[in-house]
Amino acid sequence: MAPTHNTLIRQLPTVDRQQLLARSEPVTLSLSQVLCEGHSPLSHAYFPVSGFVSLVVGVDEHPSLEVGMVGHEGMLGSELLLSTQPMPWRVVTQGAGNCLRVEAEHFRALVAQSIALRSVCQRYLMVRLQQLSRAAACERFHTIGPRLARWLLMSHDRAQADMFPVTHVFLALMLGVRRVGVTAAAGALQRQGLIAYRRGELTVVDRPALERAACSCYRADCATYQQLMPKRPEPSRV
Amino acid sequence: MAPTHNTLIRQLPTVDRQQLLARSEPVTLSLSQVLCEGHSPLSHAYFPVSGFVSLVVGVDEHPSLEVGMVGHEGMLGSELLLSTQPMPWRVVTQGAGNCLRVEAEHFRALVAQSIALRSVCQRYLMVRLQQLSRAAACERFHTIGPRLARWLLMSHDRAQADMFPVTHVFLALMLGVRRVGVTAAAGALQRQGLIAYRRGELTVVDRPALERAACSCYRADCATYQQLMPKRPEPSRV
DNA sequence: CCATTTGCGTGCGCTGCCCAACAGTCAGGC
DNA sequence: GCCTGACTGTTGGGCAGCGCACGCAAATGG
Repeated sequence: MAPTHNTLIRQLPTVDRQQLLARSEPVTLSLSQVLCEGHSPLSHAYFPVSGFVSLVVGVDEHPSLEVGMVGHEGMLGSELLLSTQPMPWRVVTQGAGNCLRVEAEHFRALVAQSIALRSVCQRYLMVRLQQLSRAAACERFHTIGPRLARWLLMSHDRAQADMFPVTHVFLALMLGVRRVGVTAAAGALQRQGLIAYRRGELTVVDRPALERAACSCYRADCATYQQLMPKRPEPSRV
Repeated sequence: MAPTHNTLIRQLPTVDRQQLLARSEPVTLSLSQVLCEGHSPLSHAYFPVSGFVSLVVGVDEHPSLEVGMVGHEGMLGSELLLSTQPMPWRVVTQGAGNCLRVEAEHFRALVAQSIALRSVCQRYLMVRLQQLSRAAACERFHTIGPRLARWLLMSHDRAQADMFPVTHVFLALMLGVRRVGVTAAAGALQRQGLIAYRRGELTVVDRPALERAACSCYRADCATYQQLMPKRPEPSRV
């Protein structure tokens, strides 16, 4: 998988891209690896290529709720532009694969040099703001079924495969609901023939129908991304 | 009310502050005035002095849900650093009062010149990211009562008065719940003697108890702000 | 091969909130 | 004084999701 398979890196002019690549190292993301504990600083900027990660927050006794996802369409660490302070999220790899990473201080230096890199990071931060805002409303108003469908679509986009490993318990953690709630919602999706699963291996069967089953937030997030990252408009795999 | 009553402006070195003030104009915020429609660009950066505003998102048929609040402790428009694109929120003034504003392009120019201003805006953006992330979890896990208490505390901090105008309908819109739910929760707070209200005029009676009644998100947001904006540590009025 | 672990399915009672409708109360205008 | 509009309070039915607990089936590993 070429390093330039990351959409943001591909957007850079050749010179800027090569400067970034010169400072970067390839890393393998293994499942459930923690890239950043919540409320601790981020050591590197990450540009996923084939792997992808979840941004997770916890409050009180509730350990986790996903508020964002980063795959080859994005990056982790655009926040390094803003502050040296801790990140708002725990970052967990949710799909194993490869990525590039750049040490935080090197990354800040690169951003200071490259207008293009800075612009990409800034626009991507705006995407993050938009998606976080929408996530809050989604948590408030949407029910498990549509949210589950949305989550599956987001993973499907980033996993670059129709089948990916995921358990009901894990889904429950991401969506901030009980496992039984996931069992019920996933069962419904399976009965309708949109997905299939088998002991931790989930397969997307009918993606268009899944898009219809998802809450509006999926489409809205895609639209936001396209608007702000016009050079490579498609986070969807369609 | 002196313009430097805004915490962020006060953090600036004298020279940078004066350059900012030279480009700024005083504006009066009247109740329910809309500073920015959702999904449209922001024309100015705003630094509230005595007024304060709410950041509101809507999805589908649900018209509004508050995901942030800005008063004299913050600013609206740090997002102008990131992109010329539309804002994620509708911005509505929630407390009448004064503020300073700077035309968006002037503001970008000032940010390009002043390291201090840039740093303040960047750190404040990080606060925004933190608070948005927490808001998502709060929507998911916390019930009306604690969320209402939290909202009242946030308004209390920014209104700089124990009494401020607010109706149950308005609270319902901000919290994304029905008015009936607000009536029940507010009634409980009143019976316990934490607040009093009378036809659209709400009074905070026992602030310490209100802090105990609020969900953990209030304290957490304050802590985040203090950590990232250390020069003026206190968004709380205590 | 059997025991253990891991993942999936089900049932039951409860609560927080939703939807809809209606009744009471205060303020200001004519 | 009376009417109207804005605000607050109440009631009743319904549902999504929660907590808890149990049962089963597939994989794993001596």
